[in-house]
Amino acid sequence: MKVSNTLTGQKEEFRPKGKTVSIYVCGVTVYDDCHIGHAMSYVLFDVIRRYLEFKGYKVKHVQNFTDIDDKIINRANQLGVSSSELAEKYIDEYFRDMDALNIKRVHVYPKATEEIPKIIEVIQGLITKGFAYESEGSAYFRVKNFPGYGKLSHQALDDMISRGSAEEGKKEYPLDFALWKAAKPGEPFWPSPWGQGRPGWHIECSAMALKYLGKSLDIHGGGQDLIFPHHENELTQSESFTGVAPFAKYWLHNGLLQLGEDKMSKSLGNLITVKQALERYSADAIRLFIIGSHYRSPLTYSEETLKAAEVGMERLRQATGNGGGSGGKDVLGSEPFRHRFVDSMDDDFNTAQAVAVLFDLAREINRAREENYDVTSALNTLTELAGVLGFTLEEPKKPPLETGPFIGLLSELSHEFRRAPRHDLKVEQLIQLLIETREKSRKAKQWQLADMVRQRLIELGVALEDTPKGTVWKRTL
RNA sequence: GGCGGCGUAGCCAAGUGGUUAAGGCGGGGGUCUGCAAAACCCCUAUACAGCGGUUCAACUCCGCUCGCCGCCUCCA
Repeated sequence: MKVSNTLTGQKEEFRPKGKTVSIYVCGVTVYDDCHIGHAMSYVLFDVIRRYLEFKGYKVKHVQNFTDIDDKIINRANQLGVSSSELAEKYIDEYFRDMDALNIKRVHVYPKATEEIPKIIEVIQGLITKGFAYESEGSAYFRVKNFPGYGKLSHQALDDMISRGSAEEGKKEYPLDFALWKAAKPGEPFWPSPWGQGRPGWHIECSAMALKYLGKSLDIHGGGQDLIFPHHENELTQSESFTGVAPFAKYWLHNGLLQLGEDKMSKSLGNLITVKQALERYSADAIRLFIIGSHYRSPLTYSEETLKAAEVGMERLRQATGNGGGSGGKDVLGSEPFRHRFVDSMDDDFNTAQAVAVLFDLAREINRAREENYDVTSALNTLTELAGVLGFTLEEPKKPPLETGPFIGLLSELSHEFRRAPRHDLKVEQLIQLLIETREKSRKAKQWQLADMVRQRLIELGVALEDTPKGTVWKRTL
């Protein structure tokens, strides 16, 4: 199995340090709803986690919540709530959205505000070792003391220097970054050896990763926008504190979601939230959209592509929804598909290729089923492999149908029903009655009436399909 | 300016130094059907931004040009 590693810039053989693969993924700053760009990252790492487990690895997956920072404070002030209330609300929303996308819960979700002692311990250690210094109640990392600074983002200090910010002269060197920020009046704070304040952004991830996964982890992930400065600084702090390198063996970064010309981001305000997307498309379709291209490439959001994903997903669902045809004349084997799937995923999680295998398998199943093969085991394989990519293959949930219109239609068609309309019937039973009514018309070759029933049902959100085994119905998209 | 990436059919998107350049959507034709729908079958890139170079052979390696994007400031 090979993975692309941002640290080395190479595709490398994946050799985890032990039996359990440790993964740390940077989570969200909780001050607003998640958008599809976030979904892209978390769907990806969900697939990676699922695939590693499929391969037989044990996985320990940690993802933080940044629940204290400037944006949270500002937003909370605007809304007149406390930072922690705001953070709690959006943590709940995060879980709602990601659960809806069928993203497995990771094993530990640490929060910055609950890890202050560990954070202070790390900062204290860095100061003791001379890697950091206190200045006016804040603490900064002394970048010049870490020779490898820039090794993740592949930048040389000299090239970055002109861009650093002086930050009111509190820093020794422009590129030094904050480990601890002194509290301004009215801001939430925690006590520390340097005074009241709160952790800087990067330090929380170091502290949590070290606490929950140890000094050296297997996979560290996040969006490409985190490479610099966040991950660079995180790496710098962690290796300085522990003296152990690498802090993370494999750094995996996903490309960013674009919306039209620009990347989707909170600061640009051009975003589609996960909730908005889920109103229009099934979770499976959204996942297919994300997974349909390579994770390191940027992806552009478009309704057209999402719709294509929805239609494609429907075909996959269809293939699994039509039964196994057991007792057939021969059995359809699926091993070649499984191998292709594994080969694809082994090559730096080539999900686009893995998805293609699913479609090929679905076609083969459909074909074989028509020829009366037993496709039970192939169906199991399809469902299993789809599951590795996090597809449920379930019908998208739709709001329940109202019985009223169906009762109305039945009354229109049936004298009997008009005389004694039965309101105790479930909508499924009503639809079944309508299908039977139409069946009578068809037998009598009253095509106009039969087609009218079909048309009216479509208007009510129910599509009929006349199969050799009888008429079946399903909800329209 | 520095670092990284991209440019493949109408759209999305894999991929390979040399047999037929995946897959999805869309489109066309057909089977089935009273008609539909669904499903299935067939077709839909002599071509991979442009120009050079390396090679027996490049879309795939190298160089350059053009175009696009991300990061270098908070951001998945």
